Amino acid sequence: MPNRYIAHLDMDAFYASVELLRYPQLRGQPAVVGGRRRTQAPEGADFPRLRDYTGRGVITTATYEARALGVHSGMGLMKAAKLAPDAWLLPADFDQYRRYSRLFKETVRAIAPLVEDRGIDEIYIDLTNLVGDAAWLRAQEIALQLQVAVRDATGLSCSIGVTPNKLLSKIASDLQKPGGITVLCMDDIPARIWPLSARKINGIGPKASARLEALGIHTVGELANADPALLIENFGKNYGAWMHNAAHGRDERVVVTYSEPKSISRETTFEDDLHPVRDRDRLSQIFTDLCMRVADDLKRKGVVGKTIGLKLRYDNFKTVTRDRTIDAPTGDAATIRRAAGECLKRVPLDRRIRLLGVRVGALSVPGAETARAAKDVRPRSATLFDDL
DNA sequence: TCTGGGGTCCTAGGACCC
DNA sequence: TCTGGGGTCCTAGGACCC
Repeated sequence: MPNRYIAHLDMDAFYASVELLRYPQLRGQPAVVGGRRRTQAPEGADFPRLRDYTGRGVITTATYEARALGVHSGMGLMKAAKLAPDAWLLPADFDQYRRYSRLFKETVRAIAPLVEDRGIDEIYIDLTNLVGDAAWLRAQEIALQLQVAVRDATGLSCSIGVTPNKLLSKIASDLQKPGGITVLCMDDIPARIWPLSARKINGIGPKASARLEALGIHTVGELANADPALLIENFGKNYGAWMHNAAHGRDERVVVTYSEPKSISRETTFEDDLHPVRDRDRLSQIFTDLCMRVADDLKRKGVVGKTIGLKLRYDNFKTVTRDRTIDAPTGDAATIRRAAGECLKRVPLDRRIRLLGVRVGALSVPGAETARAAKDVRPRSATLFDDL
C-alpha cells in the first residue's frame, strides 16, 4: 500500500462543550452532561449540581475540570456525585449535538471531502490527495487549517492526529487533548506508541486488556514483542494476529465515506426495576411504545427490516436477546410488536426487569428489494448444481 | 446508592440446500 | 453401516465503540 496521510479528528468533550456555548458563565468550572430527566435546580440556583441528583443514569460527557476530579463518561451519576458533588449537572440535548455534529462535518468536508463518520463527535479524513508529495509538514498545515475552520464555524475545539493509517491516527489524536495536533510516522512508533497502555488500541477493551495483563503484557510495546503464537493461542487466530499487527502500527483499512445502516433499535432502562406480573400493564405500554418509536425511525430513514429483536435486562444486569425473522420486511409498528411479542414468550420472566429494548435488523430499502428479487429469478436456473 | 442508549462486528452451532 | 463438502441463513451471546 502506498504511503497515506490519514487524519482522525475528535471533538473535545463534545456534549459538554456544546452546552458551554449556551451557558458561557459555566466555563472553567466542573460540569457534566447526563441524567435521565431534567433535574430541578435548588431554590435560588441557576442549575442543579451533581449532588442534587437521585436515580439511575451515567455521565455522558464531563468537562476537563470535572475530569480532573476523577469523573469520566460512563460513570454512574451517584458515584460521580461523591467525587464532584459541586459539579454542574446539565441535561443532554441530542438535537443540538446533532446540529453541531453536522456543522463540523460539513466544515471539514468543504476542505477535505474524503470523510468517514465515526459517530457524533469524530471522523477519519483521508488527506493523501491533498498532501501530495509535500509530506508531513503539509499534513500538519492541513490539520491546523481544519482545526481553525471547525472553531470558526462552531466555536468548538477539536484534537487531530495525522499518521499513515486509521489505527495510529485514532491513538495520536488523543495524545495532546484538548486542542492538540499530533503528527506521527511509522518511525515514531517505538518512542510514541509503545510506551502506551495496550488498552489505548481501538479494539482492545476491558476484557482483552485484563487478559493481556494476566499474561504480563501491559504496554503496546510489550504486545509488539509478544510471541504471535502466544497471542493466537489466547485470543484466537483472527484476534490474536490482529493484535500483534496493531501493536506494530499496521493497519490498511480504507476511509469509508458511505455506509448503510444495519439495524435500528430503541431501548429504555426503567427508573425502578419492573415486576413481570405486577407491572404487566406498564411493561406492555412501554413495549408498544418502543415498537412505535422504532417504526418511526425506520420510516424516517426510509427502510424496512426483516429481523425483529427483543432485548431484556434483568435486575441482576444479566441480558438476554431473542430474535425472529419474518417472511417479509416491515416498517409497521403493529407487525414489529407482534414479532417482538413472540420473542418475549421465549424468554424466562422470573425476575424483575431493568431494561427493555426492541430492534429491527436485516434492513432494506422497500423499492430495491422487489427489484432485486425479480433479478434473482434468472441466475438460479443456471447454476452448476441444478441436476444434483 | 453501581453500571445509558445506539450501534457494529465476530463466533459458533444448527438447519437447510445443492 | 457409513458417509463429502461447500454455501447461506438464522439465532444467541459477547466484546467493543461512541
